[in-house]
Amino acid sequence: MPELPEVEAARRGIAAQLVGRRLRGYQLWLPKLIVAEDGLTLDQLVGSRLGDVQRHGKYLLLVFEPFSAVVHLKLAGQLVARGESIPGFAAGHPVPAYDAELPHKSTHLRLDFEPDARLYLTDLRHFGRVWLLPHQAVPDYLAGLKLGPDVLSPDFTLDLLRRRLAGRANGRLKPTLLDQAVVAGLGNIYVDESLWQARLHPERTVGSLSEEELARLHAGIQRTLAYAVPIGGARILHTKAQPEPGEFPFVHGREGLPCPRCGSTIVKTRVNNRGTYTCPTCQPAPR
DNA sequence: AACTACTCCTGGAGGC
DNA sequence: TGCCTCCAGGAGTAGT
Repeated sequence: MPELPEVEAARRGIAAQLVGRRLRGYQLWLPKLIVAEDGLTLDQLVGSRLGDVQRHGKYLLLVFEPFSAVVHLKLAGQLVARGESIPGFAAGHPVPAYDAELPHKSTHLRLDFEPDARLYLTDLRHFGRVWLLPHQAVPDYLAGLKLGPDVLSPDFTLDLLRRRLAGRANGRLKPTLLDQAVVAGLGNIYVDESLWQARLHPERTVGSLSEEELARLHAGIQRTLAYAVPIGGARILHTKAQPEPGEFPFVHGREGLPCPRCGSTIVKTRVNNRGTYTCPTCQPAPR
């Protein structure tokens, strides 16, 4: 997804509006969306209750009574819930628009919960997947993903970040932070925002950071999440406009516009072949 | 360890 | 309107 804030928005929406409800049925338009082991099928979930929803980095875990489903929205997945009996929510990639009529040509799965709640999974790039797993297989599956600590966890302290970066002194900041095995949850946008917050260039090496800079990096990640998570993320892209007064400043997607902090012109480069936005003044390039 | 290239796909945006 | 190119919020694999 969509990165941590968007996945967390989905988790919260599902937890508040769908957990505890029984699945009445479903419609699947893109069969390859579902990856099942041991002969599991969505048919076997019909009539069972959604017992819990969890998030691990950018992975979502739906715990039904018979077995579980792991959801990853990859680059362009979106989850939208609607129904007369629920307020509804939308999370994930904001294109197509959250309020688009559903289903549409990029809608691949609809889960029908009692009495009338519908959860739509949309993914215009077809990269997202839903894995069906027996309950007992879930711990091994999650362990196999080798995810680092979740950046939203209270355990994600400065000291933990320091330990996660240990041994990666030669790695550049952006690729290292994008590696979900180091820390889980950050993606291309929120890494850019965190590094801008911390006034660190994405191509600085981990080992070049002073203790003070490391603390800034940790604080920058925290500050970015503290803004993005409550609003469900997704808002800080697809706008070229300058931030409104009082709005959280951001740089991703704002090439050629003034840095919200110093007014220098935001530049776009490529780091690891990912579009990367920085302020040349606030984030001085290494040598 | 760390980097690059390539892969899975479609559609939105912008140039002409 | 159409055609073209570029680009994209992830992550696995293979090769150097």
